[in-house]
Amino acid sequence: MLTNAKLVYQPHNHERSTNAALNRAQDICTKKNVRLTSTRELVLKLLWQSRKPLGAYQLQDQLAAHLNKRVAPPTVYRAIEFLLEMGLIHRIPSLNAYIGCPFPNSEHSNLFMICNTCGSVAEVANNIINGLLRSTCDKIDFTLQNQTLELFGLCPQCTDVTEAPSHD
Amino acid sequence: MLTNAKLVYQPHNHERSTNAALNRAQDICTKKNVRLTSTRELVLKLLWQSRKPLGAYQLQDQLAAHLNKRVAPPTVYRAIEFLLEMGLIHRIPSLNAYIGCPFPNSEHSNLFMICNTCGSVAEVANNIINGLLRSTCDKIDFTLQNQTLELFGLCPQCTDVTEAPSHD
DNA sequence: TATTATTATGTTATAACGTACCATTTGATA
DNA sequence: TATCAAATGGTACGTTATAACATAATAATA
Repeated sequence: MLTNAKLVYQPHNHERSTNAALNRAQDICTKKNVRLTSTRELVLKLLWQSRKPLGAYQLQDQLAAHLNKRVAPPTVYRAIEFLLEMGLIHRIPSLNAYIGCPFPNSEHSNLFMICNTCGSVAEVANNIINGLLRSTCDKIDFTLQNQTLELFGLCPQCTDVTEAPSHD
Repeated sequence: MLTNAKLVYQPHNHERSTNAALNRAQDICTKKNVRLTSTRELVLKLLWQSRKPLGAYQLQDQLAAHLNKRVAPPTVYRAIEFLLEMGLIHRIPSLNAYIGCPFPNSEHSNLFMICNTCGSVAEVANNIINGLLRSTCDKIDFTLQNQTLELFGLCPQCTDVTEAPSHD
């Protein structure tokens, strides 16, 4: 099972993991012979720096702030489209928001665990679940092409808070 | 495994299954001591009559046509909200659209199979998958509350068309 | 059955998300 | 360095969803 749960839920060197992600992204783009232009890279960076998924208009604001100039929606959406195609980010439909993909090199299941309290999102790739989904589709002759699995609930930290409320 | 795949993919008496759904809905509302008002019931009926999920503004148009008067978005969204709360319909986030729930009395998994070609949506409730999802969440201490699983691909009919294209 | 509280609806305006279209610039290649 | 494809800039608009406030219908109770 592939997951970034630890990175999401536990303290870690965030800048370092962001840089690693940007390097991976550059490699992937070089291999695919496409350009990770400055706007595209900045959008990816902003998504990685954020601990939560960002909406397109949040990205617009942050982008404008970084570039010190007005940025129109299509600029953002074009970068998003590119990064989605390259498998470097995901869209989370129920949030209308985007998030960096922690394992862009692997085939994976797009299984997200979304905290209803703090908004954090962890991603999991589980081959057993994927196999089961595929066989379920086979049973009814549905040809599976891709998927988005969104699980809502409480992350470890918010679960603890709920179970043992502090009374300060 | 609970599924409405046959109803979705095969010819059947659509009016009859719609009426059955409306009766079930009435029962559920009576039991819960809430009101299935005419607007709410009409929205539910429209969703059942449609073979595909409908967006809020499609519902608005159809509602206006049926009632012969202007209908504003909040009217539609309020009916949708009510029906969602009662478990009578689902929202499919990636489509921004709504669909009648075929088994509103059961706990179920909100697993949708969405055809990329014809737009049909079948729903499946599979306890094995649900169990596996739950245990996956347990592993990383994520408290699962609810879920939306969207599988995209080709329904049986559209798969056949693709595999054996007709050349008329 | 009149009063009151609750629930539901009507209406306007606006927020949030996303795209079509056309003009311009940049980068790679011949 | 001319050419073509890829990328960007920018305006306008389409689509989805909600906030806020007024009114009406229903239910509960005196």
